[in-house]
Amino acid sequence: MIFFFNTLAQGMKKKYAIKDIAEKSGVSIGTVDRVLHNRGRVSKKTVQKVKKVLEELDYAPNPIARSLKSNKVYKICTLVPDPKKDSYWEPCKIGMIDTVREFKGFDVEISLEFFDPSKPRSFTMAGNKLLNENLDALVFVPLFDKESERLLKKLDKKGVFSATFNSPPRKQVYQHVGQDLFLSGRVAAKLINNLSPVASKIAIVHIDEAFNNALHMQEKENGFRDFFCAKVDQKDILTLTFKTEEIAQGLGDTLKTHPDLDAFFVTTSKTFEVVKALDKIEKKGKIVGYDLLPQNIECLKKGTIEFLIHQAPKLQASLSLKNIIERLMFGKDFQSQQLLPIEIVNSENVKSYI
Amino acid sequence: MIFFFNTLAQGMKKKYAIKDIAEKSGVSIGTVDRVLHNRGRVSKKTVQKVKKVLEELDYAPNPIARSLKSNKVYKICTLVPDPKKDSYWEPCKIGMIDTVREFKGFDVEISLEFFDPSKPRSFTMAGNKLLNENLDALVFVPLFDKESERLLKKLDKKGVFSATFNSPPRKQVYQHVGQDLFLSGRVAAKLINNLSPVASKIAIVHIDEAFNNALHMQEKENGFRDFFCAKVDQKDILTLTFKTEEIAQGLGDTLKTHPDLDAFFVTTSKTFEVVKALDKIEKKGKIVGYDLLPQNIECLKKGTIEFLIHQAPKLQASLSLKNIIERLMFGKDFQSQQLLPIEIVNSENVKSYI
DNA sequence: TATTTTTGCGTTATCGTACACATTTTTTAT
DNA sequence: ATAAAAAATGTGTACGATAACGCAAAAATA
Repeated sequence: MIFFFNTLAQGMKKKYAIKDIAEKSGVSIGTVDRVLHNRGRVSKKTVQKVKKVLEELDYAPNPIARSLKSNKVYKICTLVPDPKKDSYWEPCKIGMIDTVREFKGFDVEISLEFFDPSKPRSFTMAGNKLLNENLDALVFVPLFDKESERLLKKLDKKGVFSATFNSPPRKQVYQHVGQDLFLSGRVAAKLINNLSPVASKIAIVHIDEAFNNALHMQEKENGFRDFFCAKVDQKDILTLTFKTEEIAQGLGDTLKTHPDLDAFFVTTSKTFEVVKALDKIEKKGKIVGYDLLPQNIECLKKGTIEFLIHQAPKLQASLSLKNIIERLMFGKDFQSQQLLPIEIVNSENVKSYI
Repeated sequence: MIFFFNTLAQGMKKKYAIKDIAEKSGVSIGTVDRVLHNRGRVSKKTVQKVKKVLEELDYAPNPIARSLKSNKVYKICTLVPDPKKDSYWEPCKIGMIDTVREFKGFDVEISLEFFDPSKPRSFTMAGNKLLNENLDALVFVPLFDKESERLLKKLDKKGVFSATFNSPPRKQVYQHVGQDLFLSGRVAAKLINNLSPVASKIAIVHIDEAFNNALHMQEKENGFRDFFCAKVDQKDILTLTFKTEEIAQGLGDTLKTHPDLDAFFVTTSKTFEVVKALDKIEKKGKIVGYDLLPQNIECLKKGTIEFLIHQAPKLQASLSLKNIIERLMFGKDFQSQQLLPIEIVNSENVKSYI
């Protein structure tokens, strides 16, 4: 009942080094190296001979030795929204710092740069500055569409690796870590449907302060409506867009014309603001929202929010940084699109997240 | 608004090598190395001198160079239940294989060994065999209490690293990856409470074929009852224990005396068997269970299971193996107890898990 | 005092890769 | 045929940590 398996080719075969390849093909290690890296200066006949042996022995260069020799200190920067401006980004910063710590001792030098999530210009300016810093890689949140695309183009021209996460990028990057937002809308819909199967009226609430992120929220709405399309009259699903300070007023007005409104899907991490607003106008309703902000968690525990969907900003951040580091240092390969599971959080399992 | 941070001590300081330490303290690298490893043969005066410089420059050996020099091929084995006997363990095997692939090219040689989850003896025998294989580390599932503890003791004596996952170990090991089972019971309770707030009667269903795993399931039950302790008369929560082939019969009998039974918490991955049984005796009920087996997923999509709690066997497996490898190869440190979040899965977000 | 033992410390080879430089072989031009 | 140029290949060293080896000086023993 044993199943043998190892990192070498079949079974217990010796692990081959360049030296072995050289011996077996009757040339020097220098020649093998030139073949390996296509550095020319080798006759066609020899190239063939060496390549054949390479294949036969299933040679793979030792990433450890390579990284030691290169002795390059990789410069990586992360560009993410400032948690001071929007606390949603706090875990993201923590994820970055954790990863930096994890790679202490390795030849990477990582700096964290922040931009104001309400000011596209602050993103562009930071990005431009970083372009002149001879980075090997930049990991960033493509919060603003046009600006991000411009940055990506410039990075590409300079040969800087780029990785994005959280907001979906328009253009192909080396790697993107994120979530399926449409599906995440459907998940919210299913949860609300569970809570009150004979739904009266439901509101999708967008809280949009900076007029960015619009696509993000639209995708969620599409998913949400998609779930209900066969089950409920679409007219019974309202779409409301408020700025934070307008929520109470806006909800109050809406409830006057739709008194049977009793379920809310809030598409941003500001879910707790809707709780506050409802409380202010003394109404009740089932709420499903996003993200494990401290304020949201409190509402969850109190029972004023039923479910939160966890977008795992910390995991997304650390994963995208880690991938880039391992790619640079060890040549590890990753799929360019990595969709993380959509995690449902209630008052109980929230404890396992903190 | 820049926040600088790197892997070195404060700021941009040069990265020091053994050579630098030697120069700065006026001795040879050999001496420094002896100090570093307490290999003796250095005068007390010199030790002090070198240690001071070491501390001043915040020296940390380069893990890459170290691993290159040692050139040791680490032998690691995993000992997990055979997926052929219980398909719950299929993802666990996949997680192992994924991790092996990830470390192809590195100096680790990993073999996978399986035991029959219904036969403690098969676990013990496999364990004993592995003890004679000069392993550097063993990663295993401590399914059986006494047998696992015995194995742990022997491993410890031999100086073999051990890591466990999935089932909670009795004794301290180097590392354990798992879930909080008590909390996971509470999560299930909350979900059922959501589905039918005015609960009539609820059954906790244990499906226990091999008479192992008893603690596992008991913890879940405790958590479940704990959640309801203030809300519901404990007498309205039944505990039922069946073998697979008895489920239909047993449930039928129970429903005769408790016709108002309409919610079921199944504490194992065999949740779909309860669905089958209920179908057979033509009863309906809300079901919450465990694990993303193909059969369970199908029920989830059909709506015959409301929620599944995901124990992430694949992640647990790959994480524990990965941790051990990185510990052996790079000296990375990990917390000895790693509790993974308890993930709630419904018909929608299940798509993001597969 | 002579001899052995111990202690303290420096030198050097090694791991596998990469690349500059030296050397040999082949080709081309005279 | 011979010199020069070009192409092909070999050699040596560095990267950083480790540990065996060796040599001197100091300490212990005869």
